Amino acid sequence: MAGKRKVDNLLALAVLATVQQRPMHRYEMASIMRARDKDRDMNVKWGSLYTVVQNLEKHGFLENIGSSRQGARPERTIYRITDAGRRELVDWTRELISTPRPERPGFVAGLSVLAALPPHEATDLLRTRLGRLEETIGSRRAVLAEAAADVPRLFLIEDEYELAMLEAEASWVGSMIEELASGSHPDLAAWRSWHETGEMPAEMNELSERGAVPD
Amino acid sequence: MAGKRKVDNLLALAVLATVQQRPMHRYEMASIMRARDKDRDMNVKWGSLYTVVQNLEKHGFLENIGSSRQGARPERTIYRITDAGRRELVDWTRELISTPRPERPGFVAGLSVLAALPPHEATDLLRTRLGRLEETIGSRRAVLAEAAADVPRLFLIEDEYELAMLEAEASWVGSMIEELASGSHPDLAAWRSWHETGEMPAEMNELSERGAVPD
DNA sequence: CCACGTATATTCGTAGGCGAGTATTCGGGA
DNA sequence: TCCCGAATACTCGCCTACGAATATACGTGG
Repeated sequence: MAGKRKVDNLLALAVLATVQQRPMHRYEMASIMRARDKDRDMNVKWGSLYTVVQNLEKHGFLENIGSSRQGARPERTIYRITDAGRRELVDWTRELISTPRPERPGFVAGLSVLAALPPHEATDLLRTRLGRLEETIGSRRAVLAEAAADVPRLFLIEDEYELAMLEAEASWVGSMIEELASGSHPDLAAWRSWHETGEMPAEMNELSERGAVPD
Repeated sequence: MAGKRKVDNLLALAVLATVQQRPMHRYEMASIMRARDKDRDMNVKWGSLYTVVQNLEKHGFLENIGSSRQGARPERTIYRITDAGRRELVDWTRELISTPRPERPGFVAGLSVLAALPPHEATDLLRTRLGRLEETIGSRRAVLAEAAADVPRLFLIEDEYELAMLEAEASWVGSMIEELASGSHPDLAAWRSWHETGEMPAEMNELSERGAVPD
């Protein structure tokens, strides 16, 4: 599951960072995170938020400091961060920043089985991806520029990073399309004939036996 | 959760791709995936593999075609991919390739709370990260070069992509370190004084109230 | 002034992920 | 020859994630 943290869910990191400012109740944490779109598209997962806060409390990173009631609304339980919680926040952040963890995005998984599709279709799909990436890059750039007007760059650093990565991906996808479209990719012929004839060419075939368990 | 696929776990994609070659039992799937390190460092998650195969069967993507016994070893249940399974494989691959899904790696989460650390420490941690990235890039490049000797590039495409992304990240991290070390980052002063005095500077403070729930 | 959509706040059930345990066989060194 | 550790093959069960349901209050257009 990526790690051995007592509460291992990045939502917990966001919660710690949020509640660090001042004690608050769970619904408010969610609103604040939403306002800063710490959640981005991911509409806050209510179930997870409540479980995560509960676990943070169980492990002593948050403490319940009573509850208040607003009219006849449901009671609001107020949580405060503890010293242990502050330490966890800092320590976790240190780890995330200092240590690249190999994460395998869906695209990598897709690429690893790309040969399941015929080459012309693969090329088309990559073109579609490129289009979408460019669209995203455009709108993210616009949002970032707008935010930069009243938010210090320090708080937009994740967006700068994500934008840089999107651009790098677009560039890689672009060059891959180019290789496939121009025919300069070395395995194109074998790949195409495999899909046309249904026969796995010899040079690819031997590979498919790797790791097989002897009978 | 990323999606509404019946079996939503990328391990299932790897399983489909593997068992597509020929019917096999679960342990063999694992060995093959390991040999191709579809799993990379992540030592195959046994629990998940068995659950995933079970779910694939439940949804008709795999079918049990009996079992064989080897000596007195536990019985091996053999699975075969179905037509629906083949369709799922292709369809899923199409989606993964054509549609960028916003995934938020741990590093992004870390960056989003970077201000929790004092600037000099942040800089140090980024340097550590850069060192590790470079190390990884070196060894990945070596592994890739070696593999290229007997594996067609088509089957190394995910590695090429990952390498490109690692390089892009290293480059971004490098330039961020440069901004922080040279003092050219605009928020450095406010950031530093905040950590030294414990006082949130005015220009940052107002932001911390965004999304607050009125009392 | 009433009806209805939206905001406030939280609980609960369930499916899935995965670590850890189990049982057997085989190879090889002392 | 005998023991030990690695490989083979799988099961079990806890814990987590999160969708969906619940219940009340508020604001506003008709």
